Amino acid sequence: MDVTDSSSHSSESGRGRPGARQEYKCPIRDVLDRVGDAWSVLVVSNLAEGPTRFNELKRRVEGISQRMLTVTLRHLERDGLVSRTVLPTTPPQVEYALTELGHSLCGPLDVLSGWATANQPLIRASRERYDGEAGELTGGE
Amino acid sequence: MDVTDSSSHSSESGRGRPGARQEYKCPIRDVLDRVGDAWSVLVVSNLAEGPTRFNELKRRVEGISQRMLTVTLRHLERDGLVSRTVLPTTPPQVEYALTELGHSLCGPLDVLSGWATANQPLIRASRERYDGEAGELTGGE
DNA sequence: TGCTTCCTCGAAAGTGCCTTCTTGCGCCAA
DNA sequence: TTGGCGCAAGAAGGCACTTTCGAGGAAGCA
Repeated sequence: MDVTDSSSHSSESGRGRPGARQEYKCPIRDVLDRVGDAWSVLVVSNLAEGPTRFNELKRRVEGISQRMLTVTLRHLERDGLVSRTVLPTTPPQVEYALTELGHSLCGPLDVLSGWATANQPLIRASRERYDGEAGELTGGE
Repeated sequence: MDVTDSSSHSSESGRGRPGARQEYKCPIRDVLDRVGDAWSVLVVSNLAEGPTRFNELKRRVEGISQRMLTVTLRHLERDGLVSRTVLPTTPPQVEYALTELGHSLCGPLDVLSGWATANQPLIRASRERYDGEAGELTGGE
């Protein structure tokens, strides 16, 4: 893993979350900021199956609101992962699709997803164990 | 990508972030919640090189505070990715190491990191293009 | 006893994400 | 004109992350 994050956090004093730095950001941190939010991988996963119109996408991504879908798509579009095409239909519809870059991201996300699925039980067991020990004030494992 | 997130978001009414759901969570969303924060991948990356004591880790992860390092390590430990060992030294020191599970996560993270590094220029170019177009109110690409 | 090192954590302040609610634009039909 | 569809975005409220600050426990030593 190439992690070179010499300026993830600004030296500006003050409390609170530092704004996402656009320059000199560690690549993987950058990507995680993009796909680490609540909805992006779900949207990307759905689009991986083919171009989809807004409302169809909203139906497929269970639980997402119009607002969050709009915002999420805008963010993905900004990073070049998704393309937006206004269809000359009546009423006008908008179709979203993964770009070539977006499709290339599916590989790594599939790998991570595979790992996550395979190890979810272990992670959960660990949490339960940890929470149980924390309750007993044993301070660590 | 196996994305089955039927209850990422609770049906409890109200504004604000839903708490991370522990049960029935989509595996990859779960993992992204874990490693998607500001510091975790940096810490994991450093620990991948070998067990490290707290203060050494603090020096290596540039910019992290004691507080954030402590919190981050606790979270990683809870998920079973990191183990914590109190050394019988004077003064007492604590050593952190990746568990077997933690080490297994390095593979997928390396893949993602490779992708991120390879595509960072494209992503940035896209952002600049997008921001420029947004300024022109062209509404999409 | 006071001091040092190492590490942990509570409190307060600030930020950005996420949610709900609502409005509004374009287009068309009644 | 009103209403509907499709889509986008502003506003307000809440939450968790992140930061800074400071206190404190454990162990040992002078």
